[in-house]
Amino acid sequence: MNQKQPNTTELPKAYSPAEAEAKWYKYWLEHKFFHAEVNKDRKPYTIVIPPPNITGVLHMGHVLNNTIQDVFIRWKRMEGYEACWIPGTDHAGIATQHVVERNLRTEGISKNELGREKFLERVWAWKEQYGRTIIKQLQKLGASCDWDRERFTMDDGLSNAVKEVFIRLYEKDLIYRGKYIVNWCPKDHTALSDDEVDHSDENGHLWHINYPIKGSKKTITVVTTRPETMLGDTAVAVNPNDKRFSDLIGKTAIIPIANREIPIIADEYVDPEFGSGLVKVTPAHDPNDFEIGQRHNLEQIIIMDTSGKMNENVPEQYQGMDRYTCRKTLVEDLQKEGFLNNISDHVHTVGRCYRCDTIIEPYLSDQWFVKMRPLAEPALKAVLDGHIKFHPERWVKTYDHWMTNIRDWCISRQLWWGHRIPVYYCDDCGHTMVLREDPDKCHQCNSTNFRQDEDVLDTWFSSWLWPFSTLGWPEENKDLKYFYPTDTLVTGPDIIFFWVARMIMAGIEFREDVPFKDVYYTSIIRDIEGRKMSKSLGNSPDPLDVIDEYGADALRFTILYLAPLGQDVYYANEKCEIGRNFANKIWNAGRFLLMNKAQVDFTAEDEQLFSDSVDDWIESRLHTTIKNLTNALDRFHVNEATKVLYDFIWHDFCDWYLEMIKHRFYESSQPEVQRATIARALKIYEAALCMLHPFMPFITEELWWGIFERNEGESIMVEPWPVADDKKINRDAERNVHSIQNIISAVRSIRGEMNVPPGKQTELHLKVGENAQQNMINKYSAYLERLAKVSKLVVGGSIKRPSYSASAVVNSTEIYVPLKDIIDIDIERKRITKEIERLEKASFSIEKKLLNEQFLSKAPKEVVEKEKDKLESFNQTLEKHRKTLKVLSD
RNA sequence: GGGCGCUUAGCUCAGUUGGUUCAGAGCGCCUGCCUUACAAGCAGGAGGUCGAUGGUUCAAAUCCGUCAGCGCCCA
Repeated sequence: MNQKQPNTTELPKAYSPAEAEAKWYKYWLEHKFFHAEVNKDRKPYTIVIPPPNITGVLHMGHVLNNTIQDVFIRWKRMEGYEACWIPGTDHAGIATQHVVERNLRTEGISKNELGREKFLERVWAWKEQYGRTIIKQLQKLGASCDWDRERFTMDDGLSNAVKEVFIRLYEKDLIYRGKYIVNWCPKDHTALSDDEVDHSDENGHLWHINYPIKGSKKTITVVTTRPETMLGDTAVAVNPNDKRFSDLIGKTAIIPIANREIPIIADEYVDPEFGSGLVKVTPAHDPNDFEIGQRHNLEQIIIMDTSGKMNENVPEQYQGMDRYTCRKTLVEDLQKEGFLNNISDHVHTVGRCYRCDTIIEPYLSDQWFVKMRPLAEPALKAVLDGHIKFHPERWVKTYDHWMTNIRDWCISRQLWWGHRIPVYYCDDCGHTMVLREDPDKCHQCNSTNFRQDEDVLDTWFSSWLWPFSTLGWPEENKDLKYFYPTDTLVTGPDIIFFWVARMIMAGIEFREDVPFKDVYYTSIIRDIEGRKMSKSLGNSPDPLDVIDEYGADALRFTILYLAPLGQDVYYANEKCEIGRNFANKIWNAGRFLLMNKAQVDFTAEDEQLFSDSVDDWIESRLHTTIKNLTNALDRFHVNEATKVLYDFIWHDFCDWYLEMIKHRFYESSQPEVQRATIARALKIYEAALCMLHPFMPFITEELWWGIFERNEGESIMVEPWPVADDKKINRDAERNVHSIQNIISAVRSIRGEMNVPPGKQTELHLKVGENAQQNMINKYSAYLERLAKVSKLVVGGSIKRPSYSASAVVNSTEIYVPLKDIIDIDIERKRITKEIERLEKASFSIEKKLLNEQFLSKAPKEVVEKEKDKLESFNQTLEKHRKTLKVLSD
């Protein structure tokens, strides 16, 4: 017995989301509707999720991003594709290590006390316990991911892929180790890639410091934003073209306090306009100075340890000081000794760690790098040639710019949590081995005295393989062959370099094919004041609270409705009323149909028994909607798609169609009309539910079962996607119904402005211009009578304006509503005058056009004809209004 | 400094290739309604020189130049 079939004639008055959401998600899982398998009879459609961090909790950005993916997946699934949405999580090196370290600290343990191995056990334990929080939250949202395929970047398979890629690139000479200035986070004790540093302008100072010249009484003044680095200076530089200082080149300067001698050199890099035109050069602590140092073979003196504390290379009194304490003390000392010339305010760019906000220290250290240029070239070409399309397209420019100026990628991180670099060093002979398996002895000297590189790889070094590592690569299996390349990637433009660009490179390098065909860049969600949502501002709503309050469907629909392609979204929870109200509307339309359905005995075929223009019109609107909706989705205009659906369901279907067919139920005594009407209305409603399903999966499933007879194992989510039929698009019906609608609106407007009591019916006299119009109106008089509250309808070609009537003109039809005792002649006169003024303005501008020789000779014939027709129509209408106004004024 | 984007009703935004009674929607506001699906609703109404300026064109919210304001990215 199938208990899910509707056994009542009524739905509850309001939809209760929580209950339906839990019920249907469970049902979908039980029936494996989300699961995809290699299926030769279907085309695959694949999306890989941007793997959220295991430390992550769902925020509004995820909601938007994943709802869009779910819309695409559910839509394609209904279109008959083997739709596969691969979910998973990212191990998030720094973030995860942070969290676990913090937990340890509350127990009074440091990670070093614990040791690497034990520490990693703790991280894994933490991951097991909390790592799927966000996955469970995504399920609340309704995400139809293939959970059987869930992956984690540290899974064996994916780790294997990482190792394989490292080795292949190393063997191709695309990975190298080198001393380099990296962005060093003294708090996290790791190097960061360029993209992991957030730059911003901050208020600081310029310190003007006097350096004595050796063998001279003279001093020179150098200008710096970071005085403490002078302890690591190995030169002073001037621009070779700067005549002021040409006599200094080749001389020797002495660093104050440290009393170390350094050469004065000439380098093009120096900007003579900046400061004094003399700069100190600290190759080990500044990227530009590093390059100068390379050019002039300068010594590189590292003056800090990995925590940003001054080391043994600085004078004793500063050793062990934090870099900023040292700055303060050093400046005081300079002042005391008379070396400080001046301090001025200065705004300069400061780089901060994107994880912990600590100011980055440029730091010379041994790191591993990937040579990017050979990888970037084909990846750029793939996008420029259109093998991968960006939506919106403008991001191509950003991508192009970055790829053209790409720099090598620093991939080593001084962390414990992550993929260990598969490199081994022999302590006896110094041999370096890059291996898939742990060695048992040195391959050169057979020593067993070797150690693995301490560092791990950047988390993105596993993420960039995600589109194929999740499918089992490097193993060539059937899943990989079938589902790769994936189809659509949905992600934020903020990680276009971190992730998108690198995935494209990896796909082409290791799979010889792009990883996806389309990239959809989502909006950034801001709060109602336009600020980015952030934890520290506390302006980031918890999506789960929103789901509790409004329902998952309401949240999904609202966020899509608010998010135009490529624009930021200003979000506030109250906006979810859009989605909630819409859900309520759909729900109640369903209630209405169900109530009437129970009164009528019918079959689906009964639709054939009766139809008129109103039915043809709604069919026409339906098929236009299917067309526009599918087209919007094809073009990745998800936001437009929601509007198309909203307008059709709310306005066409509920406001007009359901209102128009009510009289057939309430006033018609013809059973076949009722049977045809309910059959057709249900059919259209069902199509609307199907179209809406990818956007609002829960309520559509609930109604699909609540209103129609269904069997266990069925689901709206595997129903066929509606197909537009051009033959159903009916211009005549649309014209007729628009005509009727316009008349109804005109009468309602009169009633509103004249304050006709809502219950009161009025007569309606229509003077028509042509017979066809008269026949049409007569045929549809019942709609007019009901929706315009007409007690008596008089239609004819020679109708006279009844006295005490308000009037309007719709197309060529004159509308008179007799309102004896109600009409306010003043108001009526104002109404008509206003209308005349509007028409005169429009008419005047067309006349001007038509008097313009240029327009007549250069504009296309149709446009000119159209303008002439418009003018004709305006003038006729004007004439009618003027006549009326004259009568009113008499 | 280089690049990108935005500016349309009180607010948030649509407006596809220039021409449809092109100036629209939702929210908010005003008026009237608990009309047998829905007050989370229905009907009606007010409200904008489409940021400024110059140009292209028979015709510009729409295409181009300049400027202003706001925002983002890169250096």
